[in-house]
Amino acid sequence: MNDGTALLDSVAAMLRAKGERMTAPRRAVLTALSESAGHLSMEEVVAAVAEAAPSVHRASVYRTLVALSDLGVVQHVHLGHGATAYHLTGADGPHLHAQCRRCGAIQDLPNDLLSEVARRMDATHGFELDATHVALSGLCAACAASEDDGEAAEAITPVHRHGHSHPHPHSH
Amino acid sequence: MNDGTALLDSVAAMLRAKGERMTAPRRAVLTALSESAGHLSMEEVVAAVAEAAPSVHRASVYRTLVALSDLGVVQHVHLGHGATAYHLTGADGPHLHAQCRRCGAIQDLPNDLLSEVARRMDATHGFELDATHVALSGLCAACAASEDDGEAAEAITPVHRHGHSHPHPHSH
DNA sequence: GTTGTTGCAAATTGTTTGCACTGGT
DNA sequence: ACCAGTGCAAACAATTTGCAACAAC
Repeated sequence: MNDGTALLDSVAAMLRAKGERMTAPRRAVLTALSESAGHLSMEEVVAAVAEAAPSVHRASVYRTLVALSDLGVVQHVHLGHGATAYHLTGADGPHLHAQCRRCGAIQDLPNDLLSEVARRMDATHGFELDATHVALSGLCAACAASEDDGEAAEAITPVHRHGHSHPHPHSH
Repeated sequence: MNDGTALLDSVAAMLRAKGERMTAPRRAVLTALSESAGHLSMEEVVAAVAEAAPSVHRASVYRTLVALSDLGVVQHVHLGHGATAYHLTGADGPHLHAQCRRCGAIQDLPNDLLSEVARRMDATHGFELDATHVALSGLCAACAASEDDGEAAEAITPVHRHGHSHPHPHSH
């Protein structure tokens, strides 16, 4: 999306600083995340990498995501149903995520949305909330509307407002 | 915890009303959840059932949790890292959950904690928040304190304040 | 040249499913 | 007696790991 080369170069520098290396699989993963500009599931990263660099093995994508997470370049968000989404850290700064339980779309939210709640939880329970690593769950506007219309939207094609997919069979 | 017999009887009635049956595995799962009075992972339910009723097969626990979920008697909460916790529905009424990312303890929270946020999300984004199905993440009081003391708590033995365990190796 | 990383295949872990049989009603 | 539900084993899916070959530095 942005200049991908700058990203690759800066990450390469960070890697070298830790005695690690910039390799083809890592470039491919970074490029995939950068181009999507959104939140990708593991499977989606694997798919994107497979398309751009077929020789890169699945296992390398797993290992790369771990390595880049350790570096701090990549972060993950836990979605409902055990799914996890990955995205570049730098992108838009820290923000919250909300996922529609029906269509799976992920929506970004300002990260001060829960600051008042966080303050209250800290005050009353001593719990230090970190809301960015888990997506809030609910119904997006579109799905809420169609649900009001008498459940008729049961079989609509999922809308991937943020380039996301979660073909989970269960109904929660 | 409460009178387990009343629970079993009422669920038996609900099952029969749907043409389904009360069986030994279902009794075992209900009893396990009832006695723990907290949130159990799949593995913990399997373990508890295995202890009380060794003849009950693992697969039946899976199927039973699905059946009881369909009945509405059991609910699940999605925790970070893909884990899922199960609990009886009736217990304390709807409530939110917060999980400590370090020790894994789950804390119940009043379910109106996010009502103001939910109102705002609905107003500004049309998103209908349902906060009870996903646990908020953060640091509990104990772990937050030890982290302030210079990271020294890195290797403490996990405290299961709520009868919970999550032996995840990753550091997030 | 050294050694971090990869591709691959096998091992592991967690969950689901087909089927004959058991047990609740 | 009927048939929902079970135990079991095999299928399946997702992720991890051991290791020899490779390539970034």
